[in-house]
Amino acid sequence: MSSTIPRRRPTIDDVAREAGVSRGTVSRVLNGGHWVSPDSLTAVNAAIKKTGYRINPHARNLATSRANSVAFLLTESHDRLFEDPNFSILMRGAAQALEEHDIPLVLLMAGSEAEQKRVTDFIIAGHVDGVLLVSSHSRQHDFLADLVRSKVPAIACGIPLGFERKIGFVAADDRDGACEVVDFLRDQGRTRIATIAGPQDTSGGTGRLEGYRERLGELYDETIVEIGDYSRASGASGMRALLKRDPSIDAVFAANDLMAAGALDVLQASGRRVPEEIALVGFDDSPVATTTTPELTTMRQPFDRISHEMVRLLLQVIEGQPAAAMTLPTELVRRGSA
Amino acid sequence: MSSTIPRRRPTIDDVAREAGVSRGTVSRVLNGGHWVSPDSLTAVNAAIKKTGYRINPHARNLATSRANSVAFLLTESHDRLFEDPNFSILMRGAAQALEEHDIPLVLLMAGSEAEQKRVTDFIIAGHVDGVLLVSSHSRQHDFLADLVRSKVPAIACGIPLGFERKIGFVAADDRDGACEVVDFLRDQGRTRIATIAGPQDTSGGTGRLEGYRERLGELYDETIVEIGDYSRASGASGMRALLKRDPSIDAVFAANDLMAAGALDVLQASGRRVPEEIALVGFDDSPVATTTTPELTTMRQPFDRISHEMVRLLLQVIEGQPAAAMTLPTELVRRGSA
DNA sequence: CTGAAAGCGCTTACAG
DNA sequence: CTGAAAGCGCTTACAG
Repeated sequence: MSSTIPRRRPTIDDVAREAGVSRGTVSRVLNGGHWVSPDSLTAVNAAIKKTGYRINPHARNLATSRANSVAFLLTESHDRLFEDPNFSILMRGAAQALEEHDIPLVLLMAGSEAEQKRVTDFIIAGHVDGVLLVSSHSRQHDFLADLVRSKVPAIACGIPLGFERKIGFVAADDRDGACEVVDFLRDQGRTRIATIAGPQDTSGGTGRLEGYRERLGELYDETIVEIGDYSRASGASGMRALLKRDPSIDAVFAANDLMAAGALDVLQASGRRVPEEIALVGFDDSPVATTTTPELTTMRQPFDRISHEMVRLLLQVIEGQPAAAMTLPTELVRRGSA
Repeated sequence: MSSTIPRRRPTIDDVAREAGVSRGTVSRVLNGGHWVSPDSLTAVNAAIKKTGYRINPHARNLATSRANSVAFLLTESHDRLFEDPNFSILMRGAAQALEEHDIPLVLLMAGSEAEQKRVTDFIIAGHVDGVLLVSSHSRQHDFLADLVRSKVPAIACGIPLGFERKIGFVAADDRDGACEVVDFLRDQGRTRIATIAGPQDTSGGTGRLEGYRERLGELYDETIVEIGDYSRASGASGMRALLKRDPSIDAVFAANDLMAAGALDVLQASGRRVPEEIALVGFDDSPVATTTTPELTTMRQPFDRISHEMVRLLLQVIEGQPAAAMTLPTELVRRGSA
């Protein structure tokens, strides 16, 4: 095993020499082994093992003009990123789904406009083959327009308001989920159901509010509707406003668990018993839901499925297929708060 | 502006032609503009603008055999990832620091052994120039050994137990921070100070326990020491055990905020008043610290500095300098719990 | 099924 | 300061 050859990294040529074939043949076995004779296949595989060869991804990228990587693009303010575990959960799921295809996930954050410019350049430069778009408020219209113009494959999480036809997406059925929450609350005999809705430039925010409104029909009363920004703090202030405006409410639907947790804090500080006097339902089934006392009853979003489907759809778009849109059902998780 | 040339992406040759120079000169401009005459410089820059040229990263990577990207490697179980916002905070900080150098952050997760194998392969293949190592329990000894053997530049967050001399790192001064907590509590007149320590295969876990023990000296009593795993649940069960074993404790030092929050839940459920009857101090100053009632008094870890210094040190190692180690001071943040 | 050859788009000594 | 040329390590028609 002594060798006087300098210890450089083996290339495809070393493997070819070792296996006694041309480098084209080696390349073919590296890329699926089609149109390769059984003999060559074994020879090449043995040579790969013997030489310790590994594909040089840069060379391959240049030759195929593919990056073989995908970006997870967060266009959310930095604070919300850490407050809300949904992002990490989606990211984890996406990274896992991609791992099966040996595709690394590149994290891109574009909270500010300067960052958006930089990210656009980065994507246009061809650093990634596709983009997983997370949390696009519609105020980022220009940014999304740039993305669409660049023709980079992209799939959004939630409906990309204003780009429904241009960008594929995977969304939970927000509207239907909200309807179910209302039904659930009414079945319990609740008659005065308030809501703390999410940001209205977000599909989850509008969808859940629409479902709530639609299902309440005649009973819908905008004086017991508050709009939050999905943060715990906004849930608390929304709850305070609601309580002041109408002390008779006997149920609250918060558009996410974080706001529900904030609302719960206020409810308890004000001495209301949950769920006896006021029922509280959140949305997401995020980790916070089980840290409160009582734990939160909530509409579960299938985050794992969402991230996996996003990856699947993105890979399809990268392969050249037209972008698809997908809506996934939510599911009520009963716990202590309602 | 009419052109019959097919709309392919401009290369360095297009720029060279447009500027009337060789492509070597264009390349020099692209790489800092050294050894380029002012005239050429202007001509090239104009040509770049006119053609809309962008560097093809894949070609550059192949030519320089550099990936121009860095990995954020999480070797933590998936659950803890979302429960504990520290990881996201570090990741955000690292991504930001890297952005200034136009270096993308690649997210790598290696919770299971299978994942570790895959990640090792990925790194050895040369996909990234360096690795930011986050949360390495020492039970991942083999994995780290592989990493060291591969000679990939790496910087750890916290002291990489067992590899202190092999891998550079940035750590908070855990020991000193714990000492300060004890001092603070004793200055308040607390005489029976218990602790819920962190995992002992982690530098933060051992360092904070050592500081606590050292400062308590004669008073150190292992019957009021519980070991947790940094999760909220373990803080709660640790607190229950402590209370049962010694109802007379009047202060608790939890090795992180999440465990402190769990301990607080138990304390309040058992009717103890915090901080009147029992003082409670956490560690981290993470977002949870301000979601409890009372809010947590805690030792702040300078996560932003930590992530930025990690990036700085990693970049140095990538440049060929020897790996440095760095310890950053912590700071007490007084809030309601002590 | 296989090999020779061109090509992907840069960088970097080297000679001048 | 500049250009011509070699090289980075793959992939992919093409001809056989």
